[in-house]
Amino acid sequence: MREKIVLIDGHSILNRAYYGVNMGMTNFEGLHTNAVYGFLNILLKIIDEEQPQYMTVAFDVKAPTFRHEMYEAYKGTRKGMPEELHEQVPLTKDVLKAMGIQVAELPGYEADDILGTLSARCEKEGLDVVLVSGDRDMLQLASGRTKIRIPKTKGGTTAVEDYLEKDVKEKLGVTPSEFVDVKALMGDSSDNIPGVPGIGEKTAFALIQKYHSLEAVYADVDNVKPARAQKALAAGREMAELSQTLARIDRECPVEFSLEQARIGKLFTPEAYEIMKRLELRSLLKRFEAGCQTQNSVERAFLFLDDLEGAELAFEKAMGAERIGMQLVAENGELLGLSLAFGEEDIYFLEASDFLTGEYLAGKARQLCLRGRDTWMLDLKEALPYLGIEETEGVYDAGVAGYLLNPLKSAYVYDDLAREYLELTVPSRTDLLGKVSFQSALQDKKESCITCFCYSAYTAMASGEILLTKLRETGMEPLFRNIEMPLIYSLYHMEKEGIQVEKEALRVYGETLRVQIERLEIEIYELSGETFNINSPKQLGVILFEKLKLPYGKKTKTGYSTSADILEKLAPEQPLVAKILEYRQLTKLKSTYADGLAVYIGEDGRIHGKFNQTITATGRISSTEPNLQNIPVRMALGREIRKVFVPKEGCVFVDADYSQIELRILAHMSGDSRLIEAYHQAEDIHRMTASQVFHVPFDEVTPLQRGNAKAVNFGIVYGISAFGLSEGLSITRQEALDYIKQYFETYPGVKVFLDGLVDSGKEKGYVTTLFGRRRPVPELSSSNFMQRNFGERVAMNSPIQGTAADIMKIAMIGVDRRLRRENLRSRLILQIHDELLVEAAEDEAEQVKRILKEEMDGAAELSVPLEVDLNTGYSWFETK
DNA sequence: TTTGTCACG
DNA sequence: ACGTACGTGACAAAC
Repeated sequence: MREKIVLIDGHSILNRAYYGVNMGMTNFEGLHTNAVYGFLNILLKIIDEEQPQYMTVAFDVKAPTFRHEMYEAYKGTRKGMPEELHEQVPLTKDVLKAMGIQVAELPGYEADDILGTLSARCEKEGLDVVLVSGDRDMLQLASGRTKIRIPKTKGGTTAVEDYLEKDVKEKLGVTPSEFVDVKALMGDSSDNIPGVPGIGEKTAFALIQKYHSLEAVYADVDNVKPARAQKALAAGREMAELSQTLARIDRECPVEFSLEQARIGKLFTPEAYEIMKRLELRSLLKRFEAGCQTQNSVERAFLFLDDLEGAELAFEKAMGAERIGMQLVAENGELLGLSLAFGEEDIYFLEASDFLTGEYLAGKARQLCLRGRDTWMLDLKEALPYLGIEETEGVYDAGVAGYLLNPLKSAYVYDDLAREYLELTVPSRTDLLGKVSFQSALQDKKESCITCFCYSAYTAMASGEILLTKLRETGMEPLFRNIEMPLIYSLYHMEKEGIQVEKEALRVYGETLRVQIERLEIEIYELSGETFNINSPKQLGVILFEKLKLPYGKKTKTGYSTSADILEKLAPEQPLVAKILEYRQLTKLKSTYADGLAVYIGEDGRIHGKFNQTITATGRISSTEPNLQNIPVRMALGREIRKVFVPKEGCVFVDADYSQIELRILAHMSGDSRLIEAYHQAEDIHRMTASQVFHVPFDEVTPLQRGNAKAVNFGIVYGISAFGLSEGLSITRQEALDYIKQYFETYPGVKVFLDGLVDSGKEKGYVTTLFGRRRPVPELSSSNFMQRNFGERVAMNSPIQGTAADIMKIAMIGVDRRLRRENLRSRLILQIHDELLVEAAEDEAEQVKRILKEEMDGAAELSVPLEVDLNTGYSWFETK
C-alpha cells in the first residue's frame, strides 16, 4: 500500500466554501465563519475518504509573481475578495496550525506553483498525490499517481469531480500537459492569460488534438485550416508563447517542504477544539470532542407512534411547548402521518392508521398551530390544505426564512438547513427514501421514514430561533414577518382557486395549429429538397448553412446558431427561412400551450398551477406546472390562446397592471430630481425620456426617438452595457455608448446610484432592495472579466427588479385580504410579476377595481406615483 | 442530464 | 482581448 499526501489549494477552496455556505454566519464576536466552516467540512470529508498520511495546504502570498514580471497586464488569480471572506483567511490558518496541518506559502509564487512543485516532489518520493482545488487549471498536473479533486457546490450539496490522467483525456480529449497548450491558444480570462486573438475554445482543442503541442502547431502553421485560424496563429505567435509560459504551472519552485512536517498527527487537538468553540462551529465541535465520531445524537430520540394513547400524550405535551417543529406527510390529498419535535428528547413520527386517522392528525396539527406559540414548518403552503388555518401569528416556514438569508440556493430542504444553521450533517430525503412515493416508503422502509420525517420536524424546530436571529441581524425580519409569511397564504389561495380553461376551445386551437404545421412541414421539405427534423437545431443548421450555404451569423458551442434573431436576418431573402420561423412559432404554441396546458386541466375545468416562493434570485415568485406567467401575448396568433382562459359563470376578469413600475422604482431609489420630475409630469415615460435626453419638445418626439429611449430605459434597468444596447437597437457600440452618455448627463443621479450599487455590492458581497431583501453577488469578486461584468449588471438590476417584486407582494397580500375581509366572492387568481388577475363576481367588479387600485397604488410610498392600469373582460384575451 | 430555443415580465 | 443585456419555465433533441 503506497502512502498518500493530500495537497489543498487553500484560497480556492475557501472561496468556494464562502459562496457555498450561508453567508450571514457569524459567531458572537461578529466574526464571519462560513468559509472556515465550509473549508473544514471539505477538508474533513477528503480526509475521511482518502485516509492520507500527509497533508499540506498552500496559500497565495500578496506579492508580484514571475507572471507579473513577464506580462504587465497579468493580474493573477488573487483579486479583491469581500472583506467578510478576507478576514477568514488568517482564521483558517489558525485552525490548520492547531490541527498540526502544514501550511505552505512562498512570496513570488502562486498556490498553483507550490502545489505543482509539491506534487512533483511527492510523486518522486513514491507517494500517491491527491490535489484538491476549485480551479480546473490544476488538471495539467493530473497523472497516473496524482488525482485532481474539484469540489462543486450545486445548490446546497457538494459533489467532488475526480480526475486522474486518463479522466482528463476522456473528458477533455487532451493529455494534462497538452491542456496547457490548449490554454495557451484559447487564453483564459479568469487567469488573464491572453491566448491567441481569434482562436476560441473549439479551434484550440481541435489543433492540440491534432498536433499534440503548441510547437508542433507552429511547425506546421502553413498547413493549418481553416485559413482564418492560420492567419490568427501567424499573427499571434508571440502571444501564444507568452501564454504558454503563463499558463504552465511551475513545478520547480524553491518552496521549503519536509514530508515529516506534512505528516498528519492528531487532528482533533485541544487547541483546535478551543478554536471551534470560539467560532461556534457546533457540529464540528462534536467531532473534535469525540475524536472521529460523527454519530448524531438527536437520532436516538426519534420515536415512532401509531397508538392513540401515545399520540394523545405527545400532542398534549406539545401543546405546552414554547416552540415546536412539524412536518406533515401527505400524498395525493391524503394525510399519511406527521412528525413533531419540541425538544432534543421529544421527536416523534406519528403514522396515520385505523386508530390514528388522517383527520385526527390534521385536527391536532391545526390545534398546535393555533396554540399561540411558535410553530416552525417546511413547505407550509403544501400543508395548508390539511391544517385549514388562515394567516396565523407564530406559524413560520423555515424554508422561506432560509430563502431570504440566501436566495441563490436551489432548494431549502431539511438536510441543507441542518447543515447550514445547525451545523449538523444528516441524511437527505433521497438518501433515506430514494425517489419512491411516501406510500410505498412507509410500507417498505419504516425506519428510514421515521428518520427522514423526524429530522425534518427537528430541523424546522431547532433552526427556527437561529433563522429568526439571522433575519433580525440582516434587517430582514420585517420582510419575513410582514411580507413573505403572509404571502404564503395568498399564494395558497391562488393555487387553490385556479383558473377556468375551456378545454374544447383549447383542443380546437391545437387542431388548427396541427393543420397549419403539417402544411408548413411539406413546404419546408420541398424547399430544402429533403426531409429532416425541423425541430433539431443540429439538423437544421446543416441544411441551412452547409447544404444551402446561407451565411451563418453566430455559432454556439455545439454548432451553428439557428435562433430567431439570426434567422430573421435571412428571412426576407429566403422563403424557406421564413417558413421555418413560422413553423417554430406554431410548434411552440402547440407543444407548450395547446397540448401542454391541456394536461393540467382538472376535473373542475380549472388549472391549478403552482406559485413558487423560493426560486428566484431577486425575490420574484415563479410559476410552474404549468407556467402561467408566460402565456403568449406579444404575437397576435399566440395571444389568441388567452381566449380559452375565462371567468366562471357570473364572473368577469378584472386585470390590473403596474405601469412601468421598474422605471419608477429607479427614479425613486436614485433620487434623481429630473427623473422624478419627469414621472410626475408624464404618463408616457419613454417619450418623456426621449424628450429630455435628445433635447426635443415632448410633442415633437419621433417614434424612432421614443423607441431608442425605450431601449435605453430597458438597458438601464438590466444593468446598462453598450454592447447590450447596441444589440437591442441594432446600432454600433459607439452609438450605444453615446446614448448612454447622454442619458447619464441628463440624469446624473441615476449614474451615481448605479455606480453606488456596484461599489457597495463589491464591498458587502450583496445588494439590497428598498425593503431590505438581499441578493448575494459572488460574481463581483470574480477575476473573470465576463463574470465580473455580469455581477455588475446583477448589482444594478436586482435592487430594482427585487423592489418591484416586494411591492407586488405587498399589493397581493392587501388585495387578497380585502377581498376576504369585505366578504366578497371575487378572488385573486394570477400574478404575472407586474400584473394581477382577479376573477370578480359581476356585481362586485366596481368594488374589486377600487380595491386593486388602492392596494396596488398604496403598496409603497415612492417619490413618484405608482400608476395602475385596469381592464375587464370575459376572457384573459379581452383584458388588454 | 444538458443544450438550444422561445414564451413571458 | 474577452463576449453579454435582467429574471424565469417548458419542450424537443442530443448526449
